[in-house]
Amino acid sequence: MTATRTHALDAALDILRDKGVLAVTHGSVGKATGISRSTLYRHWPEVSGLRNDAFRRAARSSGGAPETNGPLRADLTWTLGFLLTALNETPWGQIAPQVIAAAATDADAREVINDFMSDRIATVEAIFAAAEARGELQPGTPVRPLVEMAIAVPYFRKLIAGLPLDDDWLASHVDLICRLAEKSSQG
Amino acid sequence: MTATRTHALDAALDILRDKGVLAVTHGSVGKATGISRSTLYRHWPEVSGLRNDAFRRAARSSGGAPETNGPLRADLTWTLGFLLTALNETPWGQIAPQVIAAAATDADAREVINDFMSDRIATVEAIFAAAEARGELQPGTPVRPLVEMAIAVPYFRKLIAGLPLDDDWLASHVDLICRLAEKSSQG
DNA sequence: CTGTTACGCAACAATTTGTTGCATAGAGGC
DNA sequence: GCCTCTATGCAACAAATTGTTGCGTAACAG
Repeated sequence: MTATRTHALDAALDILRDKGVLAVTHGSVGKATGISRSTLYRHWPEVSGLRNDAFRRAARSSGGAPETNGPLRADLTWTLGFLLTALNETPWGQIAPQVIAAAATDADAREVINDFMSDRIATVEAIFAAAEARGELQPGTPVRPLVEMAIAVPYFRKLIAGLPLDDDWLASHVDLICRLAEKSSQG
Repeated sequence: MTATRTHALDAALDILRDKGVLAVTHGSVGKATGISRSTLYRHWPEVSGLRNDAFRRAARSSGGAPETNGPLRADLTWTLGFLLTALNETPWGQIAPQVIAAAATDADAREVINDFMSDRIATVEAIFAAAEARGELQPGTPVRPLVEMAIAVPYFRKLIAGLPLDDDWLASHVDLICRLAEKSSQG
């Protein structure tokens, strides 16, 4: 990744956040960075490539997987806290809606978000699997629905409903998920 | 609402679905409908107005509130089934991501989605309140988190994760929500 | 019949988009 | 030092798009 490319993509992310996908063009990025349009066209012949590279850059900005060593409640609090931070404080949280919208008409954008969500789902799924291995859950408990609930609600609140995500909310959310996990185990 | 306006907005919705917000302009709508650009500019001096009116039209397309008379499981199945249909088969499901993305930079779009989600949340909240009034839930059960879970997961699956929503999935989802409601009541 | 309203058409300037040819600066090999 | 290759900037250009305006006309209500 050359300096020119990173410079361009950083600017693209700023534009994406402030004005939307709509505003990310060779022209606007050139104006913001001082890079000439011809250079930008050489790097990204199509504007969708430029946008999608910016998407990928933002997706990477939201960080990696935390350590998991139990108990379930602690692991969930840590991972979902991580998700909250990503949504609240990294570029990803601010441009995710744009990626989602682009995914409706652009296969590359769809791939970006699919890769990203697969990672997140796998991370949380591993946490439940570890809890089951430790005997915190009944063997055979279907964890996939629990995983989706754990992740879906913060995304829904932040991106769709426009509701805040804070630590108090996180605590009660984790509480609910844990109770549901126990219930699923017992029922 | 004149014939010209509805005609224009219908075309705008088609373009929105097929090509994204990006593609909805006075020019593209004019080409699609045969309506002259000057007329479209008279109706919507700014392109955001045109887009937002299309958003509102789609939001209305997803229909109204169902009857609720218990038991909780039946009401949830009915309402969430309604939501599934809306997401799978009406314009709303197809353009909601675009509205969400637009909401990040456009106050009008934010209002459209806020109004829409408030309605949906209130509908499901009323179902839980009725269940509580019938004695199906412990008095004082905090229903808001349950409501958000009930709605968030289908939205997450459809819009964000790109996963399917079918009747089998709905049944297990309702099942989980109901068990959680009981658990919340008891615990 | 007359005034009003909504619409289409044509023309226009300004901007944006995509492309190209040419010049230059820097890195690395000989 | 000299050469070559690559990345970049600059300027110019055609084409398409955007936003605006003036004019003519058809429909409709009074």
